[in-house]
Amino acid sequence: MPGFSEGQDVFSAIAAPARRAMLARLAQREMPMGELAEAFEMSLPAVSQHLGVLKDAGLVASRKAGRHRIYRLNPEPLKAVSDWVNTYEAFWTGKMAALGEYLEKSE
Amino acid sequence: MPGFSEGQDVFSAIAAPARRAMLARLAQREMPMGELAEAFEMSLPAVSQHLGVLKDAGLVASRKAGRHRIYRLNPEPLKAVSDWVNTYEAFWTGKMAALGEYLEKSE
DNA sequence: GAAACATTTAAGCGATTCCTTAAGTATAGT
DNA sequence: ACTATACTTAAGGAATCGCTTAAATGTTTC
Repeated sequence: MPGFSEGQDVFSAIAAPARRAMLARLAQREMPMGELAEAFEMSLPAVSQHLGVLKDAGLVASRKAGRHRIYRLNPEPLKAVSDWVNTYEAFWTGKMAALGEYLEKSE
Repeated sequence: MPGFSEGQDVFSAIAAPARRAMLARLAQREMPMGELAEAFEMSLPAVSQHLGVLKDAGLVASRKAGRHRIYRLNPEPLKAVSDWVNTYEAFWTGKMAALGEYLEKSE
């Protein structure tokens, strides 16, 4: 598969509030790094570095457009988070039996 | 206080693989810290400190039983993670309308 | 080519993280 | 009381994190 080498951990990538905010902004529309940075009170290199982390986790992709680099959301790795958290969903929906079985097998 | 106290952020709390593993183990059944620690190749204080982070995030609760302290999962804070990740679910289920159709144009 | 623009890389700094060993607190059993 | 057990807190160190400013890279326009 021509592909996605998700080098870093998606759970760590989404741990930082600033990075979640960046994902939220990119979820609305793709945009160049400079425009994305306007929403944040930090330097441009800081934003670039956060985007590097998100890219390593596979959560954003980018393409070059002139002298801009346009970033867009790539939500696929979030599936792993969704799957993980959904194994615990049974606890707050009251179906605990299924969860116990699932975790028992996957140990 | 030393060691690590994470400041109650559930996203940071679940970022560490060791802590996710501890949650998985506590999802099967409650158990004292010492028994929980058997599954991990780290010192008892390290496990205790991880549990402290999970407790600060509200993900585990404990009760005293003799000289043991029995920990149990408290999954409620994971709702926040579930809610957050579900806002992105539309992207990978192909229903992009709600969050923007800009992605269709990209690449 | 030179200058302006958009972004990345480098270097560094203080704070935090994750672990360690040592010491402290608390409970139980003899 | 003494000892063993269960766990926590303290103290500290190596590695990483999140930011900064400065320098470098690449691109468009003049």
